[in-house]
Amino acid sequence: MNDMLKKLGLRATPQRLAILKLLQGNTAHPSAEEIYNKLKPDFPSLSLTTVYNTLESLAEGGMIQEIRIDCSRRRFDPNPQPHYHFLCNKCRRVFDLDINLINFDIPKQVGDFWVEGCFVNFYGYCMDCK
Amino acid sequence: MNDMLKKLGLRATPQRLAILKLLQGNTAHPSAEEIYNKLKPDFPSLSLTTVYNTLESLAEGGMIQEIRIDCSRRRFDPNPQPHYHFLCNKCRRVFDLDINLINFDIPKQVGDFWVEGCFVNFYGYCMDCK
DNA sequence: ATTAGTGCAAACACTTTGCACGGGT
DNA sequence: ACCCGTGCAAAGTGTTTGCACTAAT
Repeated sequence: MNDMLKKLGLRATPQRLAILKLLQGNTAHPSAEEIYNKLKPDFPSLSLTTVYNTLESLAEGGMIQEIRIDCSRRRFDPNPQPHYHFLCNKCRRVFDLDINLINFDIPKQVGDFWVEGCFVNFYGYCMDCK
Repeated sequence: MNDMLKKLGLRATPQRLAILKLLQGNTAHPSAEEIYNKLKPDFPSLSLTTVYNTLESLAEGGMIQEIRIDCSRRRFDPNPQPHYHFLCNKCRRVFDLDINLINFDIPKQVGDFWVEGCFVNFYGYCMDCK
């Protein structure tokens, strides 16, 4: 993890390492505040600002991705690969979806628009809420 | 428009009619605040609360749809049909996309999840910003 | 020594809530 | 007379900013 940060030109501070460690393999797509609350007990000096800064830097460096599925909060995913997400209408949790949408080619240009990418977000009810 | 409101069990107030009229054929996907600002000069007593209430009711009744593409603000579209949207990374405007994604079937169930629907949102740069 | 990074408090933008008043039905 | 709808002010939520201090290189 130390090397990852170095690669992005970021200093390896304890805060960043803690955030990275918590994110590692995490499939809960936590928000900044959730990360902060999880880390705060063991890291009393941590500030929300730092969590935001770190997530911003990591996302910018492509090490994590920001999920734009639940508009009420920014969510982050340690898996930088493009994949699909599912938002539960009831409990508001976000899950990874293990599907392939065949024949779904993203056009590079549509009319006058220069397309950089797209989000495909599913919603409904999760196993616990349906 | 009077009838539309009646059909939803909503009283035809001047505020609602003004909002409906402004929305009519509008492809700018305005936010509540944008609608409020447009209407305020000709309708000084209008309140933001009423704009929110009205948009909420109309969306609930299926007369308009809420667009979840720009997480920094709620946006509304008078076209209740499902269609694709494009968000410009620079000017933050939202456009309708006139494309059909063939062979894109939404699965009703994925793993343990009960899928109600999905959003497909494109982003990039618009004609003015690219 | 330099400068990136941190943490606090305050500011922010958008949205929601509580509530008294007013106007259709 | 009822009660839906309005508009104000205040509260709420998640995020961002300014800035002095701290610590990594």
